[in-house]
Amino acid sequence: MRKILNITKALSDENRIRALMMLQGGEMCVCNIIEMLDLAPSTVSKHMSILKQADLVETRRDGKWTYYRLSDVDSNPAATEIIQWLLSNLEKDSMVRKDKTRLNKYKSKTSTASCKNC
Amino acid sequence: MRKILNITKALSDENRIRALMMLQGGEMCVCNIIEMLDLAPSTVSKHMSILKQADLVETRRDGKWTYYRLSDVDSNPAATEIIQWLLSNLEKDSMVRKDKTRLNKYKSKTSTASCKNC
DNA sequence: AATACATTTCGTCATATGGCGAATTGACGG
DNA sequence: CCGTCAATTCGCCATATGACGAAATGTATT
Repeated sequence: MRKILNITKALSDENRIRALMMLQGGEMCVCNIIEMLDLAPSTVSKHMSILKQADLVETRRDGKWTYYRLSDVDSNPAATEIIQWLLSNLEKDSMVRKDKTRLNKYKSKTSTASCKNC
Repeated sequence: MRKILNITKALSDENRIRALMMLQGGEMCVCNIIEMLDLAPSTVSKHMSILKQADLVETRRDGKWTYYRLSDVDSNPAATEIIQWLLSNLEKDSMVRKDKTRLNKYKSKTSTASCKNC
């Protein structure tokens, strides 16, 4: 029950859902998530730690930067299922679509090797 | 997004999840849910109204009694999907199992025609 | 080792949420 | 038209949550 509540509580905030939907396009550096959500770094860090606590995302460190990505299917089936549910029910959502467009523009301006935006 | 957030927020409380899982066994009178959750009537009423707001449950009035049931598949596919997800991930949960056992004992003591427990 | 930068942790504040009891509403049955 | 009972709404309180800035941490780079 605790595990499920961790997931549903993690999903009960709009900014965290937006972050998850953006991660559909691949891993992101924290600084990019901060810019996309337009929130204070400390706030975004907290959000991401809640998503991580719920096993919805995983992290990778590269030098000064931390990258977040959606959790592996194998590592957490329940998480993958519910993210799929979110995706199918939010693909037409205006905010999610705007985020996606904005994110693509953002990505095209930068190399993918490491975070050049920070 | 609002619709999805209504659902995830509704599911971010243990007692509401317990109520939903109990409704898997069929509709229930509010007074039975109150007894099962062991909370004040006003509290349970609030919980059920949140689940209803999220379109996760529907109501039926019969005289003085109000019965709650899981929403129809057709009326709300998203709700049905997520309830299915909950069910498959909580079927082994100790609290949910205890509730189910207790609920069955409860039901066997009473007629199903109308609420005889109140 | 000292500085610079990305991220996290901590402390604080305003608001949201979950709980209860009291008061209200709605539906019988006298 | 009352009294009764189920359920809901309302008002209140304690705790949880989301936001921020300041301070701490970790990782290059000089």
